[in-house]
Amino acid sequence: MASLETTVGKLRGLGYKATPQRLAVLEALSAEQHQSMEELRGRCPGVGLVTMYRTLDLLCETGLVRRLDLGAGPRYELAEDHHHHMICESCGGVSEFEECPVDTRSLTNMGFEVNAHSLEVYGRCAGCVEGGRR
Amino acid sequence: MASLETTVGKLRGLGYKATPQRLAVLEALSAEQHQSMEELRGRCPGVGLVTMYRTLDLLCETGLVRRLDLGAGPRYELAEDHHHHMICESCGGVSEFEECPVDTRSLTNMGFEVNAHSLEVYGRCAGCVEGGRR
DNA sequence: CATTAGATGAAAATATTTTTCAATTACGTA
DNA sequence: TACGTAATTGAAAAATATTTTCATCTAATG
Repeated sequence: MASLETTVGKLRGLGYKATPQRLAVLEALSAEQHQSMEELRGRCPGVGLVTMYRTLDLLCETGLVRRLDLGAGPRYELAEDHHHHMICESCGGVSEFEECPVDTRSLTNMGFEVNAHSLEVYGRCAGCVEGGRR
Repeated sequence: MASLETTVGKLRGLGYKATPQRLAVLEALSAEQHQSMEELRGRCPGVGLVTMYRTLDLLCETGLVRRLDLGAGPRYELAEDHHHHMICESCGGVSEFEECPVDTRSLTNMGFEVNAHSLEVYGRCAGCVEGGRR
């Protein structure tokens, strides 16, 4: 996992200022995966709501953060470590997996320049399958 | 592409009524991929806003419809035909591709029961690459 | 350390989504 | 076909979520 300094460096490189608020948001993001605005706010007590929105927008636009739809409003996470999500439709649990089962070569062959991708898999987690939960 | 009757049949099978409003929403969904609430509303003049929300929620819960986050608020599309999205970060265009570059066997091996998945690829479309647009 | 473009925060304005509840309707059963 | 009933709908109101505005502040440069 790249350090936050690296991420901040990228921001600076793009001409944005490294304000305490932005650092706080990045810090908050690094605490846990796919957090909601509310959760992030809880970790950034000193940052105004408007700034939260603006900062997350900025981070998403610059590609440093991903905005996800896992079913209950937007969630955010650092883009730096590549992983995907398994969403259990029985218990609602979300877990990550590292191994990337996506091969984008066919898209590259079509002339599309691939920068990133986002994959969500829906189904039933091992626990729910074993427990027979529907 | 499966007919709407098939989709309606599934709804009925789950114990839900096939109301004119639900049919209208399904009809609207079948007109185009990844539409916003606003677009769908435009295609369902007779359906109340609340019913739109409720119907789309229901369709998503039952897996007949997918809710997507392509960057500017929720979008909806019929789940019946499997495809993925390429989002161009230069021109903002969204296009679909059919060929599925995802192999979920590794997840199955982990005990996860895979029902569906959603993949979005970000980058630059062929047009923007050729045109040198950033 | 002065300058200044960029960033922030509070309040207000909008937009979006959910709740409530009375009225209506799809559909199985008689 | 008519009936009964639980499911569904719509309108209004309430609750949430997001964006805009604008005066003030500050990070970064020289």
